[in-house]
Amino acid sequence: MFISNQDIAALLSRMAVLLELEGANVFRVRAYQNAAALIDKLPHNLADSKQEDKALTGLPGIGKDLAGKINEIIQRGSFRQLEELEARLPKVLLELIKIPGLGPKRARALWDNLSLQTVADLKAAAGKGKIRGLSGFGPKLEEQILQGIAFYEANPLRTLWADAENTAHELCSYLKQIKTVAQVEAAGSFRRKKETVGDLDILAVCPQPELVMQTFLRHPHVEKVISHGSTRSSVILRSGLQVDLRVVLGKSFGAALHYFTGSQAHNIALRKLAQQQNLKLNEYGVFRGERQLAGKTEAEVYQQLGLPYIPPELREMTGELEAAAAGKLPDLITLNKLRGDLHCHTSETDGALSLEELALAAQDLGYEYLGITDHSQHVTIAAGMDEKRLRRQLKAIDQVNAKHKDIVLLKGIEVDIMDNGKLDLPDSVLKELDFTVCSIHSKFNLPEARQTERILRAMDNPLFTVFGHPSGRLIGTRPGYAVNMEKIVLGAKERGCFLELNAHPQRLDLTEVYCRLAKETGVLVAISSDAHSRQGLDALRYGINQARRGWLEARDVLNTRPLGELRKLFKR
DNA sequence: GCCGTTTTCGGCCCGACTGTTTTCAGTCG
Repeated sequence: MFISNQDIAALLSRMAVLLELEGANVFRVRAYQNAAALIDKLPHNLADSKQEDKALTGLPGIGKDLAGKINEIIQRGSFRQLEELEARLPKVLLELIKIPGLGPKRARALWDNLSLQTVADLKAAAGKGKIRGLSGFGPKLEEQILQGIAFYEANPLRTLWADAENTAHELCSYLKQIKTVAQVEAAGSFRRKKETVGDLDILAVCPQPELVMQTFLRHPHVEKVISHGSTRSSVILRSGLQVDLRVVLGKSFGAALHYFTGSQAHNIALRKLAQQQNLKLNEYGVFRGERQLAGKTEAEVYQQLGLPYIPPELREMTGELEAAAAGKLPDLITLNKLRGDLHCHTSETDGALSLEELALAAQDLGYEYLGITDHSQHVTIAAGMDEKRLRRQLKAIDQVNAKHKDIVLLKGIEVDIMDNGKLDLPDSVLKELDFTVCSIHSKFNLPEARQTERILRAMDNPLFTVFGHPSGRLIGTRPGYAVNMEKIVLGAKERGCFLELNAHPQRLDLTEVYCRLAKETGVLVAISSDAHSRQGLDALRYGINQARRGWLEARDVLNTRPLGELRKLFKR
């Protein structure tokens, strides 16, 4: 039985939910939540290296008790208390708390009083007016529950960051039109550049909060107002996305931006840090007693607490506070540090642009080089190239390179890794290329050990340069194949290969956890667009978002290197 | 359930908004 860190995290997280439903101490619940969040982000598989309790209790927030439970999960896939709790509590409660407006207390009260089996039962009860009579409930809550169920049934998925960005820009520029609005910024997980966002948090500075609120609620995309106060309102847009707006005064902007950006765990830790210094941190500022010491800017807030500014992408409680205190925060990579792109497709296979059109587009973007990597023959659905067509393309590349001196096209290919670990084209032709991107497009369902072995065998070939979209996942659509990424990162280090961070907004493949592991291991990451069109080239900035969340600096990234150095690195 | 340069017990971040209440609990972020 293979237990991933994500499996362990999911079980601990489930325990937290069940304990909440039981009315357990909130701090006990939080202990499970914290442990789950921590383990979810660990790069090393806990199940792989047989963990002594001692090693586990070395992790912050994991004591003797949790260590024991984690070991039990690793050994047998679950733990006794969880199973007992699951047996005791009905499954429907777990569904009920997914309905907005229903937390553990209300869910429990409804279940106790209405003998519910399903969410549909609750809907029926609400429809018949059976909820309003219950103690603590009234007609408005009954209506709220009905609407919550409708929202629950619509089952809105988390929104891709790239999609949320459009909405964020639209709403921010809309609010900026108000003359007295000095600043508007989208905060939350959006500002932390998470792969997906659950809702959008927008912060505005204005001395007339009511005016901002009224304008916001009148936006044509607002479908429903959930709450509306003098400094804070929540709405649901027609797209299904929830947006929270908060209005503050300029002197609190930094503190509010910090609070609204999160993550929640980072906020909690920082507020604790403030307490230790006899200070109070809230969304209005840093205070000693009644006196505000900081709050206008985020930098000021951190400074008051004795820390350097921590970029939003790092605020996930994965060591950023320790790094900040030690003056060891990374100098995160920015888009302008990239000198080129190492993964794109032309109309020779499934791209939209010809070789020359793509070259000109890259030249317009100011790139020094562009790696041409069309598909290999095995990907028939994308019209993958055989040896003959590839050789023809190489000649075409020579011609474009001769004609356009401001951009260098690199000869590459996205070559399939076959299920036996061989590459899809013979070495004799791959040898003529500058580099290869080697990817998996078939046999996703091999067991972990075989999938990992397949990739390592492929990497044994000295013509293997970059491992393309390493997990194969599509966010929200398809999980990745089972692969031991630790072994892959190590394997790449030993063989002189590189890992791709595929920047397509639905891939973002490597995850931040393995970006960081690659960095620590000393494996360079190629941030590549996988463009199939002119617009596709712009995806690099999404890759930069992800790379920053993975603590990557310019020196950790392959395509920040000038062409000459790049060519040397390609030679293994 | 975790944790400790005041602590091995008694704390654990802090505030806005809503609805049901007559002063506060629940939810959310």
